[in-house]
Amino acid sequence: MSEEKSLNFIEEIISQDLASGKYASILTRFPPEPNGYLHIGHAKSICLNFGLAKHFGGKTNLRFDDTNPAKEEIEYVDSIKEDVKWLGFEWAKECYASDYFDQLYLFAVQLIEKGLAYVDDSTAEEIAQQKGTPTVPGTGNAFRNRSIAENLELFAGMKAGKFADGEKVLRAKIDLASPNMHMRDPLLYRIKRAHHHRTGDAWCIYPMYDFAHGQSDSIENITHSVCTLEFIPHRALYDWCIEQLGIYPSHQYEFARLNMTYTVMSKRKLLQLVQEGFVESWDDPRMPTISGMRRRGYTPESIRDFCERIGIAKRENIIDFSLLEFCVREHLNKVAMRRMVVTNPIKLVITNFDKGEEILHSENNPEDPNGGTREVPFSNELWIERDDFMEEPTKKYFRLGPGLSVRLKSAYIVTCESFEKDDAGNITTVYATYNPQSKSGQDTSGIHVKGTLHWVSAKHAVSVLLNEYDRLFNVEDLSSADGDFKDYINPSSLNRVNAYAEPALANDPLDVRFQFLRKGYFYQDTKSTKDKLIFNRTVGLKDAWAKEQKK
RNA sequence: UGCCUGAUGGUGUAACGGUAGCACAACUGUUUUUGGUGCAGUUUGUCUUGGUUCGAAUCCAGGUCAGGCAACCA
Repeated sequence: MSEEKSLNFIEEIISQDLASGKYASILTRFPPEPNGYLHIGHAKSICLNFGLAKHFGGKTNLRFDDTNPAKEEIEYVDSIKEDVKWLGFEWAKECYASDYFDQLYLFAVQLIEKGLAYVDDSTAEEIAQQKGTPTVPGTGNAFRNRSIAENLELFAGMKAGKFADGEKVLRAKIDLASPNMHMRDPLLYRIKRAHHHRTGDAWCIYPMYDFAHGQSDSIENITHSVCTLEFIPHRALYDWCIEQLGIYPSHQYEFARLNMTYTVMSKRKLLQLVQEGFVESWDDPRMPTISGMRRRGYTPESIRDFCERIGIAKRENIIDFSLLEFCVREHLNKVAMRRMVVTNPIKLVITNFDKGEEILHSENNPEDPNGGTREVPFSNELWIERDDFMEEPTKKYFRLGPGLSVRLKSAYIVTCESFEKDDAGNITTVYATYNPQSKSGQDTSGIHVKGTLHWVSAKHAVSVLLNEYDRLFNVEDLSSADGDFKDYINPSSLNRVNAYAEPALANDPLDVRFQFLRKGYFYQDTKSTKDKLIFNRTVGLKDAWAKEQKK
């Protein structure tokens, strides 16, 4: 086990920090704001933060960045915890920025006492205007020169609820001419009368991200605070706060967020998809949310494998959706139970089979020698796929056609004798004879056929509903597509089809992963019941024949 | 027209001055009671111009392109 896997740039930094003795052990954190559901982009961050700790023998905190009560809800807190656990990670401590509100308030007072923060009565518009632009320095205002005593009194007044929402803010006094806009006297506290999901109505002032995040890291003694690229300009302020307060020096490092082809990754856009009814819910199996992917049948293993394979770097990226599909196929191929399901049926009558019915056995998983077998009833009337019969077969067609023979999976070799059509010219029934010497596992017929078909005995068939999903959008790169992203929604991202399934399926436990032979991987939907079985297609099988036909 | 990031096959990601490798995708062939899986193989790449060096994807300088930064959001 000495695979020399190269380290990503963050692992590189950590291993140097550990080697130099800068830290004895590391502590990371995953810090979501509980204002929505987690998606595959968060999974990248989760796997990174928890993975870093695991790799270097450290720990990871789960911290909710709950400093904006207007957007946050307990429902999201619960879903985030569920998703992180489902992905297979355990956090050392469950923390909340709101747990530090008292401490953060004291930090702000300290800054005021050092003459490094002031209360500003300006409106949001005035402040924005006074900040200047990236190329024009900002200008100060009279409030910037308030005395320490006055600032102390006013800030206490803000906390005590003496002022209306938006009437005053606390600002850091740094540099209005800084080339970094975030250093132009950033806001530290705002007055906002909103009910907080944890602190209730105890506070009417709340710290801004920049005054909460770094200090929360510091309070928890986070060694490596990893976030995405857009926070790079915030780092100067992150460091400034820690330095002025003289507290534990956590450090921030940034990596590029995940983008994927054929989907969107922003909470805002995902929320729109839900609210405007393009999908059913946050856990709609078409959504790139963790809950949606779970419902669709993705496994935690496959998602972790995906996050491992995409790597960590600082350049913008867009990952092929096919990599995710590869990861889930690779895992499911090893663990999925094989079953036979027919979606677009035509009848296959075995004219010389007069035993009524016969119980056959079929392996649950050819990849797993210990996977066992299941019973599959065979009879003289079967359902097979319409696509598996061709009236006038082409040269490379290995399936059924007049005079052609195929193997019925785990059963017999049959030869097509004739067929029937309805008035519209559609094939309705195919007649065939079977070779009794060709029984699966004890074949003495000496016949060799190229094709093997899946099938379901008609009188034993169980009705099921299949949700066949396709990509949510029909352009690869949504970020470079003109106009509204909703214009590119794939109108046929969901195809519901009724199907006939072999009877074993009705008795399988709820959380079993399936491969419906020659169709794809399926997982029972959360809305599935004993009376109405519903399966979601996680991903299709690779289909060399479909490719061949396109040529 | 300021500051900050970044630029390696179609897509990702390595190579830390010394053979541009790996994965996905694509394409061949082979095996197969899933046109699945497995196995073998093929194709495709260092943004640009100079410089340093025996030697540059890597170091230096200029340019080009892409992304980010001016919410009482995180």
